[in-house]
Amino acid sequence: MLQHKTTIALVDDHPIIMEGLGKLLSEQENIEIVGRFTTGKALLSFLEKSPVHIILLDITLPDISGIDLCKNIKTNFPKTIVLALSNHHNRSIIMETLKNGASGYLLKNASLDELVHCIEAVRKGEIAFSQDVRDIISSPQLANFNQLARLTSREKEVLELIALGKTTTEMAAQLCISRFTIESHRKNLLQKFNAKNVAELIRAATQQGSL
Amino acid sequence: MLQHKTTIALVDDHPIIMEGLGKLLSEQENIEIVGRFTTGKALLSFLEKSPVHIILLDITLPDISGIDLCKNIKTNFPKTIVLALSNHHNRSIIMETLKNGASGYLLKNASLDELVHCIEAVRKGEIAFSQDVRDIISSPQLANFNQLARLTSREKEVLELIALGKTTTEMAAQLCISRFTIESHRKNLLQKFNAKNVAELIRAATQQGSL
DNA sequence: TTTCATATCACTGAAAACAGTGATTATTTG
DNA sequence: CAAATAATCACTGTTTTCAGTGATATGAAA
Repeated sequence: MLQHKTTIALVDDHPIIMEGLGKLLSEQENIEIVGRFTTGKALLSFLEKSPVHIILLDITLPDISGIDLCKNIKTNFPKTIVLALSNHHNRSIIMETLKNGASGYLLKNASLDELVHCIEAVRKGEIAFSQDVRDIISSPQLANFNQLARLTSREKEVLELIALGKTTTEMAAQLCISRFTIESHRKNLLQKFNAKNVAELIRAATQQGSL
Repeated sequence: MLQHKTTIALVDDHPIIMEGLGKLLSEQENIEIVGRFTTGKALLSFLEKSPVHIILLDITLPDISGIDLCKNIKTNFPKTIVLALSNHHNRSIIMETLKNGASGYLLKNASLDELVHCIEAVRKGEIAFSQDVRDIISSPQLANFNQLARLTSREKEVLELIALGKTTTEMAAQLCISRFTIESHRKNLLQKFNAKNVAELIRAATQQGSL
């Protein structure tokens, strides 16, 4: 049976969680931790050489967004199973993660049992969630179809300046473009985040992790 | 030596972190985990009976704010050393925590070495921080004396409505008060958060945990 | 008891945001 | 190549915010 252990790679930038998780999972029979990475880059170059069964992936990483990383993994190593492990209890982020190929989503407040159970489930090809995540997904929740806003680089730039309290005129000066252009970006941002003023915008953006 | 082990209680609502942390620290000689709690309440009733040397305390808890809990611990069990362990890399929260009696502050992205080192340090009566926290504390950071804004209940109410995208007029209608009153609260909020418009306000409020 | 904090209300004028409409030019992608 | 996306610019008119400068009433704390 030893050669049939499930191999797992951990990706998280919190050493304590990583170590703790490693210790906990190592105690499980038929699980073997074969790699620990704090950046997406490091993981990808590892995967080139050594395939693994499951990747336990934190969504918040220093270099890449975990969501993008997930997509990347699934296009380059389609057989690899990605199980997201994150603090974001936001419906749209969960959905986006799944859309990009993750086989499951766990909140970091999941119990060890849930964790192990989910690992076993995804290993069998199932889709698995921790209880809290199931609740979020199945919540009637305003039936709002609220997708993750995908922003262009310019929009991100403007969004950040707005969050810093800059006015349209100030931004126009700083970016050396017309104030009308900034107004356009503003309008697009409001629309993408389905907000009717900056207050809602900033709130939505922070909640979705865009800020 | 066995009877001189440092006794530690863990308070965190993330089982994975808790378990992981427990495992990691148990491996250390002269450290003994004597309690694990997911709520402040549970910890306090435990302390009544069994004193511990050090409490590793998460600032974000389900029932009480870790900051308040810290204050509580220090008034009722002054000899107990509190070491904060949190995700908040916000200067004002760190300061507030220290002001309430914590002997140290660690970010959850601290390394195991840092963790152990800090535990040893606070055990000796020192004040200890992880590297990132030291950076934050000693950052010239605009020299802004940025304290945690203390809001009145009415201000909190207004702040939340602002965050929901309500306009001054809408809020006035909803709360059945004059729009001028709302404007007052608005002005006070901007001042307390040292913001010059709602964008900055919402951002500051979310960062400080007021939203 | 006298401050201090809170909550309330009032007005004005300037600045900023927002809605609505529309256009041009690259670049990317199916 | 055609279509979609991104980035740019332009104008108008309405609504909202914000700064500045007040006042009043109440209850709590020093």
